[in-house]
Amino acid sequence: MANVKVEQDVVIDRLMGVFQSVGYDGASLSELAAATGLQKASLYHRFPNGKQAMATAVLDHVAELINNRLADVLQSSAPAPTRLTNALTIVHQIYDGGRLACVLRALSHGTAARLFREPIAVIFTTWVAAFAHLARDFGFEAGAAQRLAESTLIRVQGSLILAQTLQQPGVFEQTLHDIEADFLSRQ
Amino acid sequence: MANVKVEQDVVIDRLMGVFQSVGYDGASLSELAAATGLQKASLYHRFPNGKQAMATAVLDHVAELINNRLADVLQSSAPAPTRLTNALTIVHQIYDGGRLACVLRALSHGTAARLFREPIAVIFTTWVAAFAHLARDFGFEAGAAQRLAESTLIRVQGSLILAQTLQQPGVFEQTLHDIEADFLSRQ
DNA sequence: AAATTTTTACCGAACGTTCGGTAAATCAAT
DNA sequence: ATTGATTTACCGAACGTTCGGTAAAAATTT
Repeated sequence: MANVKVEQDVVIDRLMGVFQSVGYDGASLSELAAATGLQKASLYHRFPNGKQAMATAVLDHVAELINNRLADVLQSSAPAPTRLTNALTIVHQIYDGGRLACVLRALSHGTAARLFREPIAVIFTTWVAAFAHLARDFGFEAGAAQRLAESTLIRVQGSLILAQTLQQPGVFEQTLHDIEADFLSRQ
Repeated sequence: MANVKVEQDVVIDRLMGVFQSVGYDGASLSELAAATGLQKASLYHRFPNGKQAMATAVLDHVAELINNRLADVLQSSAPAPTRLTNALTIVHQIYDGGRLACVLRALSHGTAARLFREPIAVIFTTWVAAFAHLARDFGFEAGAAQRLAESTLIRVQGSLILAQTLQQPGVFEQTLHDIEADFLSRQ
């Protein structure tokens, strides 16, 4: 390969950062180029289908991240309460304690909503399934486990909105504690 | 006023619909003009500060709506459980049973995030205060009431995201029931 | 091992389109 | 005749995208 100026992993990470903070419609090619350190034309060399392909690459990266970090932790051999704590710690890290927006939500609006609804739905479903599995290990019956897992994702997403709009990261952290308590209520 | 082609209320309602479905960055003046039935220049006549003024007008409208519909119901003289049911019914109506996005969330991303964070924060705070007041009437102590009210808004926002991404409006409706149950748990 | 060809990665400059926004003319009502 | 709402026509700027071309690495041939 000829002189890779910026590693693909780094490029995708920078692209994610832009989409995360300004959304899909708000992300201009100029900004994406500046953030990656590549020219617009170079981005098109790596992503021949343009902005849409960049966002798709970001979503693939997120899906992998969910599988490798969250799902793995949730399905480890550790005791259920330990797995829960580890998973919520990862969630806390990912969103920088409520200060960072969720790139999935950022790609759920405007033009992006139609383009990426399905892959995002798959990621959400993976997320919920992983937490539902944990809930069952806590002793919840199948239906209740599914509902608690959905409620977990709902509250993470909702609390991120509130935390950022009110500029109170504590709202996010409080919600993570509430979620933990809900799981532990069956122990 | 001479020769008003479309009533201002109708214009604002149409503008809200566009922002709601495509977000702020995704809403072009062409689309806003088409939706209102006015030409771009006519919109600039009514909103000299352009798109930003249109979104501000929409937010003012939403703030009024929250105060007139939600807050009034929550502070009526009816028994607390009745007020809760009425309020949640209104929420259900506003979002068409989980099919409609929240315009406040749509205006919380991209360019809009910086422009409208504060007015949206005010609306959120009003929302939470109204439900916190109700929670106190249900017998919750001040701190718990505040947390339950925040959790209510968090879950409404979060469940709207899931319901629309998964195309399962039931997720939203289930969440409204969960919220109702949480209030009633103190009765 | 050296020379040649092919591929890869990148960039500057421009493409056509659409953006948000404006000035002047038209229309309708007082 | 004046006033205010609307429209037509238009603007510069920015948009996402494409193109022509350069330089270096990899593959192939000698």
